[in-house]
Amino acid sequence: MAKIRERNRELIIRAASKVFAEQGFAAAKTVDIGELAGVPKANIYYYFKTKQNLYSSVLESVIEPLLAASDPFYEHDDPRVALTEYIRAKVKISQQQPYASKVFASEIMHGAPHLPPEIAEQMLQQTRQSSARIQDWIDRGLMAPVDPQHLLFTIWASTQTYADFDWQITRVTGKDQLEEEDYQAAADLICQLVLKGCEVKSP
Amino acid sequence: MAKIRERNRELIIRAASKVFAEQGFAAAKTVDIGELAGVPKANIYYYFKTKQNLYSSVLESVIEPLLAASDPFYEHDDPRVALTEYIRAKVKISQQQPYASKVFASEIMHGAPHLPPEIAEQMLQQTRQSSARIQDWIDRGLMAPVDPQHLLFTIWASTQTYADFDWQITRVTGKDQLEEEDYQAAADLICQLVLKGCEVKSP
DNA sequence: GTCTATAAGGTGATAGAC
DNA sequence: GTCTATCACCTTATAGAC
Repeated sequence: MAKIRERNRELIIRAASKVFAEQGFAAAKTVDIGELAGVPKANIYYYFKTKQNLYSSVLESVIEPLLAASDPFYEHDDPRVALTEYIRAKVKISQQQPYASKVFASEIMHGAPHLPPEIAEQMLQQTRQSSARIQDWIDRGLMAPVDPQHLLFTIWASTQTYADFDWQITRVTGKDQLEEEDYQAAADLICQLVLKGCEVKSP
Repeated sequence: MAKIRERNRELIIRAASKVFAEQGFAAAKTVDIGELAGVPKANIYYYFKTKQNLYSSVLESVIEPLLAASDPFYEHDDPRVALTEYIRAKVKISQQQPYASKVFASEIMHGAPHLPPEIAEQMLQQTRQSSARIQDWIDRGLMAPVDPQHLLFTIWASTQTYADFDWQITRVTGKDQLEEEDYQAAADLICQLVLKGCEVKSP
């Protein structure tokens, strides 16, 4: 039954996200993933054939939301609104998909050896379009002249850090885990730095 | 002879930094570290006893510069100068110690399982002091009221990203590797966002 | 101090019964 | 589709000659 197949794949991917995020690809043991998912190890190989395939599936599960986060750049002509929405979307991903975010970060940090080239290309294209959009706002005098690429790097880093380095952040804030208001405060500060820092105006 | 011992330890740690940074702890093979360092695998175990010990040594090699980067907070009373110097120091670490930076980032990302507790405590204390310093500037009307901790998170993230996610950054910028001017541009933009974004004034 | 050969242990992957 | 038993391989770590 196809239903069972889909459900089990989903269960395994969810468990794998957590284990890969916490241990890294090489240190992650398929037996642990199986235990967390509630299935014997052999079933993982039945569904995904190899550990690599499972890892790729986890990776792909975060790609779609990651790409969708850029939508605000094209939905809003007002840079103030677009940048605010973009930053909020990025923070939301860190909040809602912390494991997949970590897996993605780890993949990039090690040179993206398992990222399908077409996905890397797709993300690169999107970055070019986002940069061009920012440059357009600058040309129209709606923002101070900044390097669009470096601005994007800063936004990526400061929004993703709430997923990737949550250990550090929870230690400093003294909380067991981050709450809604923390993510809110994070997004607000990043928005403030970007909007004021780039002197963003409404058209 | 003690000289030989020191020299070999140094050679091995340097090689290990690179391999651990590129592969992660579990995926790194001691035989690869040995090859890169120009010594047979057995010598690594002779000098460091275990792979874990070697990893800890690499980790410790980056702690000192990391802690020293906060000095500007106490050397300058002017927040404009202090923050600028701090950001420059952080970017410089990404530039000059990219491998160690990655190893440290990876360690934090996985919950710092190998970071000695006293070092974690030391970094936490330093963060508290830096936060207090920022709060003091705010209280004296030299900066807009922002959450000092979140400001630090953003600075950490956006400066470290030039080491940790260099693959992504070189791809987007289209360069083989980042050059002096790129790090300069990065530091300048981050300074601009922080100084303007927080409305930092000189006393 | 250096290096080769080998031991010991663990993990990905599969065969085959149910 | 599920699961147990097992194989095959790889890597850490060490023993012992030089």
